[in-house]
Parts: sequence; C-alpha cells; structure tokens
Amino acid sequence: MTANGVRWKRRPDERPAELLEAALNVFAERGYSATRLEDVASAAGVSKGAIYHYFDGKEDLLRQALQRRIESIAEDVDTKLAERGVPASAKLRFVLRELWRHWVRPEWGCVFTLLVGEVGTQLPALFETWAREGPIRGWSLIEKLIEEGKGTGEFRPDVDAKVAGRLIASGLAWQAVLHIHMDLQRYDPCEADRIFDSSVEIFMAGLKHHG
Amino acid sequence: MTANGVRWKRRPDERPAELLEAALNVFAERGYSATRLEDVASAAGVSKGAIYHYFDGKEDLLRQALQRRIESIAEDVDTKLAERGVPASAKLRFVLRELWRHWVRPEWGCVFTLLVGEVGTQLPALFETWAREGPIRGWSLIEKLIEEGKGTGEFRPDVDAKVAGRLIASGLAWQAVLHIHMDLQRYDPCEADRIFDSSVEIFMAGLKHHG
Amino acid sequence: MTANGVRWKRRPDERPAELLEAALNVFAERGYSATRLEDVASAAGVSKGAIYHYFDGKEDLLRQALQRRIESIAEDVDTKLAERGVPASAKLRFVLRELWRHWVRPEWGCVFTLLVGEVGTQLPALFETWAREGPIRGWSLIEKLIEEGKGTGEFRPDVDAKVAGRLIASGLAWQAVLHIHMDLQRYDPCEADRIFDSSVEIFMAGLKHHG
Amino acid sequence: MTANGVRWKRRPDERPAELLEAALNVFAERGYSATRLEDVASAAGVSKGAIYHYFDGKEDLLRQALQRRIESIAEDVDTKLAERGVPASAKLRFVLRELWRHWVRPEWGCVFTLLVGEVGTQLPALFETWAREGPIRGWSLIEKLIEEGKGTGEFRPDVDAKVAGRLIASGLAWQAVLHIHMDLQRYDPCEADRIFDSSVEIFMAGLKHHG
DNA sequence: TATGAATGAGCTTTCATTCAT
DNA sequence: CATGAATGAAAGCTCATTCAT
Repeated sequence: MTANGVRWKRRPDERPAELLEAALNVFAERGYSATRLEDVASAAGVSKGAIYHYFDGKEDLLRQALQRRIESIAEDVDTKLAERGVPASAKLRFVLRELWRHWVRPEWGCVFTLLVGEVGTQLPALFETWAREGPIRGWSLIEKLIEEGKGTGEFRPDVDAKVAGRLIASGLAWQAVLHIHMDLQRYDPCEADRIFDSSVEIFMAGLKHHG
Repeated sequence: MTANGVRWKRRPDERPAELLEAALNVFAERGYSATRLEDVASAAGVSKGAIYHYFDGKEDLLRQALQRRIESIAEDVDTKLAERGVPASAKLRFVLRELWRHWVRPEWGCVFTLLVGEVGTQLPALFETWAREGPIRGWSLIEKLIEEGKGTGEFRPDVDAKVAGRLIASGLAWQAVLHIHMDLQRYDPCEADRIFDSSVEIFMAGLKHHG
Repeated sequence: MTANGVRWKRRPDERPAELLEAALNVFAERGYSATRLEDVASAAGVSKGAIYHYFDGKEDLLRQALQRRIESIAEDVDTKLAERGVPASAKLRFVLRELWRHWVRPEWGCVFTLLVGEVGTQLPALFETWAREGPIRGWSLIEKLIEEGKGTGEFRPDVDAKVAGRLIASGLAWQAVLHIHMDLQRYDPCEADRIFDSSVEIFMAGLKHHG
Repeated sequence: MTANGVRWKRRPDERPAELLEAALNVFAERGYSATRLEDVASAAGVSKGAIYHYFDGKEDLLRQALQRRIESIAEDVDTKLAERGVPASAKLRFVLRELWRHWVRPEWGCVFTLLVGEVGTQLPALFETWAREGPIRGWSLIEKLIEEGKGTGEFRPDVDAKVAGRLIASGLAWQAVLHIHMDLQRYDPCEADRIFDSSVEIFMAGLKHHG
C-alpha cells in the first residue's frame, strides 16, 4: 500500500510458481480431494478465479505442482557424482545423505503421502512419471554404486546390489515419512540423525566382507 | 432379480462383513474421497441405503473396515514367539517372514496407501490407532529380538537395535508397497522372494560381527 | 412375560387406538415432517412395519389421529346445553369453562400447533374439517348464547355477538397455546386460573350495560 | 436468459434480502420441512447453490428471514408512544390498531404459523427470541397502558391489567390468523374491520366502570 | 400378523468451474 | 487480468414404504 493508495501487485509471471507452491502445501496438508480450490487460492493470496488463468483446473494444478517438485531432487543428486578417484562407499554415503536431506524436509515429505495415496489411485500417469524419475532412478543409481564397490573390492561380491539399493532407499524413505512427516516420533522419539547414521552403518556393514 | 422372482434376501448376519470387505476393496482401489457410497453398495450387492443399517456413514465404514484389518495381523505374529531355545536370529527371520507374508497380500497392501494417504490427513485418530498397533509395535518387537541376539552374542554389541528394527521393517514394507502393490515391478521387474531374501541377508550380515 | 415364557400380547383390535395415541404425541412433540414413523412405532411399542397393517401411511396416520381428537371435544360440549331456565350468562360461563378445560390439557394443546402449522399448509382438507367442527362451531355456539342473553336483557343489545364469540374464544385459546403449551409462562409467569377468570370477567363486563 | 444473451447478473447487494423475502414466502406457504431449497432459489430467481453464498443452510435462512420480520414490527410500535397528554385509552386504541394492521398483512400472518408450528418444536432458540420480542413485549406494553388508564381513572381500578393485555392481544392475533390468514372467512364471512372494531369496543367496555 | 432388512426417491450440501463485471 | 457471484452436477444421508422371512 503506497502513499497514493495503489496496492503493490506481484508480477504476473511470479504467480504460477506461487500458486504451485501454495497448492502443494495445502494438498499435502489436507489431501487432494479434501482440498478446496478456494483454500489454495487464499493460501496464495489470490482469488479462486485467478487459478483458472494459469491452470486448467484442480488436477492440472496438482500435476504441475508435483512435477515441479519431482524434478528438483533428481537434478540435485546426479550432478555431484561425476568425480573420479573417490571410493564407491564414499559416493554411496554421499548419495544416501543427499537423499535423506531431501526426504526429511517438510516440503518433500508431504509429497510422498500424496503420491502414494490419491495420486496413485487417481492420476496413474502422474504416478508413473514420479515412479520412473524417483524410486526407479534412485534405486538404479545406488545399485550402480554398489556394483562399483563390488568391482573395487570394497563390498563382498555376492551381495545382491539391486535389492540392496532398494532396501536402503526404502528403509530410509519410509522412516522419513512415518517417523518425521507423519509424526510417529510422538509415540517413540528418536533423533533423525541417529536414524540415518545407524541405518547406514548397519547397511554398509551388511555389504562388507565379514570374517 | 433371482430365478424365483425374489428381488432381495434378508441376510443381517453376513451383510456387515460383506460391506466391510467391499468397502475396503473399493476404498483401496479408488481412494476414500473418490469412492461413492453407491459403489461400495453395489460392490456388496446391496443398495446405498442398506449401508446405513449397519454403519453410521462413510467415515464409520472406513474406520471399521480398517480396524478389522489392523487387528488381524497383530495377533497373528506375537503368539508364535513364546518358544524357548530358539536362536534370536531364527526368531527374527521368522518374524520378518511373517510380516512380509502379510505385506505382500493384496488385501493388506491396499491398507497402507489408505492409511498413509487420506486417513493420515483426514482421520488422525484412526491413523494413531494404526500407528500404535502397527509400526510402533512391530518395530519394538524386532528391537527386542535384536537385543536378545546381542545378549547371546549372535549380533555385535554395538549395533543400534532400535534403528535396526525400523530399518528392516521400513525397508521391507515400503518395497512391498511400491514394488508389489503400486506395481513398480512393471518398470523394473524383480521376484518378490528375491527381495525378501536378499534384504534379510544383507540386514542380518549387517548385524553380525565382521572381521 | 409369564412363567412359561410366553409374552403377553395386546389384542390386535387395541393396536390402532394405541398407535393413534402414540402418533399424536410424537407428531405434536416433534412436528409432522420431523417425525419418523419409526419413532411412532417405538413409542407405541411395535415395529415400523406394523403401522402399515392398520394405516395407509404417514399421512393417513396423522389424519386419523387428529380426527379422533377433534371429535372428542365437540360432543362433550353441546350435550350439556339443553337445560332450560338457566341464565344465558351462566351457560356462557359454563361453555367457556368447558372449552378452557379442554384447551389447557396437554393432549389437546399439542393439536393446535399441528393444525395451525403443518396441517394447515399440507393437509388442507383435514384442516377444513377441523375448522368447521372446531372454531366455526364453537364461535357460533357462543354467539347464540350471547344473542340469548341479549334477548333476556342480560347483555346490552348493541353488542356484536358474532365478534364477541370469536374474541373470547380466540383470546382464551391463544393464551392456552402460548402461555401453557408453548410455555411462555417461563418468561412471564401467571396462574392458568387467573388467566381464565380475569379474561372472562373482563369479557362479561364488556357485554353488560354500563352507566 | 435475458435479451442480450446474459444468463445471470451479479447482484450481491440485493440478493440476500431477495432470498430472505422469497424464503419466508415459500416457507409460509408450504411449511419449513416441506420446502425444498430449490423452491426458494427459483422463487428468488437464482440457483440452489447461490443460497450458500449468503446463508449457512436451510435453518439459517429461516432464522434470518424470521428475525428480520420480527424486528420490523417491534420498532414500529413503541416509537409512537412517547407523546404526553393523550388519554391512556386513546394510546391503547392506537397500539391495538397498529398491531392489528401488522397482523392482517399477509407477510406477517404467515410468520405466525411457522413460529407456532415448526419453529416451536424444531428451533426452540428462535422461538424464544420471538416470544420475548413479540408476545411478551406486546402484552407488557398493553398492560402498562391499562395501568396508566387505571391511574387516570379511565379504567376501573379492579381490572386485571396483565390478563387484560393478553386477552385482547391474543383475541385479535388469533382471529387474524384463523379468520384471515387461514381463511376461515370462507366458511363464516365477516369484515376484518368489524372484527377489530367490535373486539376493541367490547374489550374497552370491559375495562370501564359500569353502573 | 409382525418384524425389520432392504429399497430408492428425494433432499441438503459441497465445490469445481464458469462468467458477468 | 482479477474477482467472486452464480451455476449445477454430484455426493452423502434420510426415511417412507415395501416385502422376504
């Protein structure tokens, strides 16, 4: 509100991103079906009708909101793995830490429940996109690092790299969802760092040669 | 309209269970909000109104349907653990196998997505019940077995039993959900048995002494 | 419940009257539309379906229940007016007292609200029956007594007998409804007898010659 | 569909009052329960959903509609009684005429039947509001005027002012309801003015000294 | 007869979407 | 562009009525 009474208005080109942001928050908090578009609108500080200037409707809003979030994590991880001369186990720890960092963040955790819940049953195409970009890709990445470690002798040769990747990724992700985002820590407290460290410790021990 | 011209039958004893069964199937398939009571009714072979003879409404239907499923697994597991003279590691394997057997069954898998999805955001009380009876209880059970194994020298003494329990339970459960129920095996096939066996193998190796 | 375990059952020919009684009570208490037939049934100690053995449906139940009540008051009053040699004013007092006695009884008061409320708008034929048997007839009766009193010189000749009859009947009836049945005495207490006595006193004074 | 092809207009300021008006008419004509919101909507020239922009639901619609009507009469009457030097009997006649004028108007008569009918049994809080603002207040006003008249010697000192107020108010109101609004004049015609004039004449005579 | 399970039309209410302003 | 009034399809729920038992 400036002196001459003209309200400051956001640039129209910032609106879509703001709406997407607001939408994801509200969808995650209340669930997709249970969310009214009006809630999204007021969370974004615009009116209901404005949503229709930028998106085709509720479903499109969800689709784009999720898409945006899905992309952000993928690119973040694999740019950092080109380096040579680093032991596979170190790279593995690094990747797992990177994923964990994402998973414990509020704005990501909430996406899980949407995807596994309503998106899975109601927007299968979107779910598939996520599945390919997310879990499948992540599992495969970890699998390769373990294979690399088997090649260098860091890990025992008989370990099932494919399943191993899934085990640790699933184990960490699911703990992040339940313990942190769905707040099971209320009933059985445990430090987030301890969860990560101990999980990785046990996992790495399981990959190694034992006497 | 049956052959003898009778349009419907009175089956007051079977109806509730049939409705609960049908409800869970439809809820799981379509999601809670997206399911119309009429769909549940016709899946159970009755009319919409009949639901209201037995249940207070849509929410009550979901509540009872889930409750029924939640109870079934808990009792199944812990009755079988009283035996003495069995190594902790054997008991642990047994428990994990038992849980896995439940988790891969279609009628159980679907419950996960409902609970983590819409129940978590819209029926917090029901979610809490499940959380206590399910994950919290299961984690604690596994934790105790690992502690037992630490006592007998089967597992190394420095292992974090609490997190270990969560890791393997979460790792298996989440794989069951994604790989089997949400059908990620389409994109990256893998035998269910292999998932279980390799996961447990790596996990158990991680608990043991290594040279 | 007799010694041999056989429950005592009411005679089937008593059922209709019991149902009618129960129906009127529940209708009066809750209103016609707001009453479920099941409430009537359980108030009468029978099942919902039994109503349909004796009546054609909800409307028929109301119709018959009201009809029965309407008849009872009419016959009660005019049998007592054949007597000769009694002053018109005495007869008038007697009639008013008789009407008042009916109007303050709970089982009659409730009928007013039904008739003026839902019956008036939804069952016009029934309303008309009541109007003819009740108010119109009562007004006319009082009018005649006043005319009789004018003839004998008890009342002044210029009094409008027709309106006078309506005034006192309406005044008493409406007070019975509001003050007693709709319980306005909560907010402004006043003895029922005082209402009747003072009302009639003022009214009779208004009929008489004044200096 | 207007001539210029516009299907509807935005009239946020007029709508609420129009809806309230329409609602009261339809409610009065058909009864509260028997009225479908769709009827109200179409009577007001809008669609069903529009009602929910302005009101919380059916009950709220009734509540506000009645409230509005209740308020209008109260303020109308007592502003006109401040004048000095006017005989109490003149003031009394004036008040009664004012009330009568309201009661015979169609838009007021209908309110009676709603209030005494469904509101009384189903919305007790609203009924209480009306009872206090309407009858209780009106009775008390008349009572005071009669007491004033007793003080000035216009009325006899032994008259029961409290009951007198109720008698004339009830007598007139009930006649308005039955004779005019519920159309008993069909069966027994009588001019509305004659009802008022004669009623008041008899009543006033009853208040006065008689020789 | 009597019961109450089962039906289904009908109502209130919600809300994504449209569109006058 | 932006607003929010208005729409109307769709869903949950009620309950008079029917009818298998």
